[in-house]
Amino acid sequence: MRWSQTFIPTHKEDPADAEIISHKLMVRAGLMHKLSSGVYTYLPLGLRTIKKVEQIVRQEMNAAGAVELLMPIMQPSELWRETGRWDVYGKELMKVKDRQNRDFALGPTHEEVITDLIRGQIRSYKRLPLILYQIQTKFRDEIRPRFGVMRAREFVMKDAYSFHENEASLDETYQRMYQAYTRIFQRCGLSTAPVMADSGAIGGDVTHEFMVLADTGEGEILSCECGYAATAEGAQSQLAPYKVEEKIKSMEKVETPEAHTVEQVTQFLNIDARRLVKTIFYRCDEQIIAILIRGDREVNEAKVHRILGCSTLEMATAEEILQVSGAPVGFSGPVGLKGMQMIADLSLKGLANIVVGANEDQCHMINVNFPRDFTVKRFEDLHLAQAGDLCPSCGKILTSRRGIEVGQIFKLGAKYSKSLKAKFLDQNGKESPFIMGCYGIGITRTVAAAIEQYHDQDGIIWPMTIAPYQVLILPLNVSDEMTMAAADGFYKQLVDAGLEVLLDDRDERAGFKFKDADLIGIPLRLTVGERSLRQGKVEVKLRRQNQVIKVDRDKAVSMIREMISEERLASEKS
RNA sequence: CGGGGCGUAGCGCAGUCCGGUAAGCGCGCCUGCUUCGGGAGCAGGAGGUCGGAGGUUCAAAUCCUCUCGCCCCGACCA
Repeated sequence: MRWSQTFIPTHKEDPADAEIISHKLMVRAGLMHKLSSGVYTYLPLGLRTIKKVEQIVRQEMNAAGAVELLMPIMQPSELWRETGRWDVYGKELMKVKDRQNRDFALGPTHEEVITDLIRGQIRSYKRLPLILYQIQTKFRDEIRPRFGVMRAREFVMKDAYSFHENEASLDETYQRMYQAYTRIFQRCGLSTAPVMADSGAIGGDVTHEFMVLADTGEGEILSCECGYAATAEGAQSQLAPYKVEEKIKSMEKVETPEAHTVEQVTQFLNIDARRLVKTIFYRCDEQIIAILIRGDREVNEAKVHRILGCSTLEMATAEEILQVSGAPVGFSGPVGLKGMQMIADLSLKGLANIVVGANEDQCHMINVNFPRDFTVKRFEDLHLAQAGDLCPSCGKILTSRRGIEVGQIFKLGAKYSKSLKAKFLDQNGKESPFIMGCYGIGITRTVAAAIEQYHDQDGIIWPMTIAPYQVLILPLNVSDEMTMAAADGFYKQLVDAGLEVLLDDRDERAGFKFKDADLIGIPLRLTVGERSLRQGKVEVKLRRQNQVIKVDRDKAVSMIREMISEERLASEKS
C-alpha cells in the first residue's frame, strides 16, 4: 500500500481527552477516531491490526474444535426476560425499540441467543460436545467509558459457547480453551497471566481471566509465590491473624457525636479499626440483609451476590437503613436487629469486646460480644481480598499487581440451559439441561493492551504478528528518480514475497517521515536514500532496536524475509 | 447516578473573573521561494453563527436561565 493512497491521519499532539498511552497512541498514530464517548471508527491502520488479532483467534479457535457462526446484534427482549437478565444486566444493556414499540437489546454477549438456537436444534447427546464462536461488535452501555477502546461502549469481541452432556466433557473443553487462549495471547506477543476470577453478570462457578500485566490496568491481581493468582474480586484470602486476648467486658452504650465513619469512630474512641464491626445493609432482590464485617475491610459484593444467589444486589438506601435499623447511616449494629438475615464475614472470628453501631442516632455500643449480645448463624468469606492477606492455598503473603483483562473463560454449568429450558436426551433417554461453557476475548482491547505493553516515547512498537504492515519502505526523497525507482522495486519484490508492505511515498522531509514511522510502529523499516544507493546499499532497521543495518541492495529482500520470520518467532515466544 | 472540570478553526490552547479594538496563538491545511537523513525557514492565504436555545444590556465568547455534548474521580466488565 502506498501511504498517499491510504488514510493514516497521524497527529503530533496527544488528544486532550486521552489519559493512558494506548489511547493517546491509537489516536495519534491514526488507528482510530472517536465519534462519541466510547464509540470509535477504526481507521485503515487500526483495522488491519484488529484483523490480524482476529485471524490468530480464528486459527486457534478452529484448531481447538470450535466452529464460527455469526449471531444477530439485535436481540428481542423476550429472550432476556426468560433468563431474567433483562433486569439483571440492567443499565449495561443498550436497549432500543422498534416501530411497534417492541424492546430489543443490542447484544452485550450472546448466551441467550446461542442457547435459544441450540435448544431448538439439538436434542441428542450424540451431537455433543459442540463449540461455536463468533467475532462481532458488542454493545455495553458502560457507566463510564474510558481509556479509549479499553472500556468502550461498542467494541469487538470473540465469544465462544460450548455445550456438553456432562461436567467431565465441559472440563475437557475448558482446558482446551484455556490452552487455546494461552496460545492466542502468546502469538499476539502478549505476556498474559491466567488468574482465577469472579464470574460477575455472566454467571457460573469456575472462571479464569487472562490478564496482560500493566500498571494502567483496571484489574487488580493478587498473587502468591506458590503460583496462586486471582483477581481481587475473585480471590479467596485468609486474613492475617488478629485475635483480641482480653477479658470479656460488659456491653455499654456510648455517645459518639458526629462520628459515623469508621475513621471518625475509631478516632473518637481511640481504638483499632479492627475492633470495630461495620454493619452493611444490602437489598437483595426485595429483601434487606445485613453483612457484618471488620472495620478495616471492604465487602466483596460479588461474593455476597454469589452466596445469596439473588438476581439483583444493591446497597440499601439511607431511607431503607433508617427503616430497618431505626438509625441513620453510620450508626447501625447487629445488637437487637430483628427480622433479617445477618451474615458475618470471617474477619469477625476471634474478635472480642467489639464496637458496633447502637441503632440509635449518634450512639455506638462498646464491648459487644457474640453470641452473648447478638447471634450470627452464618459465617462466610465476604471480604475483598487485599495485598498482605494470606494465600488461600499456601498461607504465604499475597502481593498485588495490576492487569488488563483481555479474555475470560467460564464454566457456566446449566445456568442458561435451565432458565431457557434447553435440554437434550442422554444415552438413557433421559432429558437433562445442557452443561455449558463460554469464552470471551476482547479483540479491540487486546490491541490496546498490546500497545500498553509495546511502545516507547516515540510511538508504538508492534509485535510482528499483529503489526498492520510488516515492512515500511521509506524513500528519503520522492522526487529523486533513482530513489523512487529503487523503492518501487523493493515494494514489488517484497509484496511478491507475500509480505505486507507500506510505502511512504509522501513528498515530505525525511525527518517528518521518520517521526511518523516511529509513531505507527511498523516493525521493520527499509530506508532508501540517494547516498546509500550510490554505494549499492540500503538501510534496514527494526523499530524495537536502535541500530541501523546497512545492507547490499540485492541482499535486502532476503534479509528482510529472514528478519521477519525471526521477529515472528520472537514475538510468539515472548 | 453522585462529586469535580471543560465546550472558542481539523487538532492543542489563550481570551471569560472585570461585557465594548479579543476573534487571537501554536500545529495542521493552501500558494510561492529557499531548504531537504529525525516533526524546516520566510512570505502570503483559506478556515470560526465562540456547543445549542432563551434572557439581561445601547452592546454578550464574556453576565443569568435552561439544554446538549465531552472529560476526570467513585460503584461495572471483554
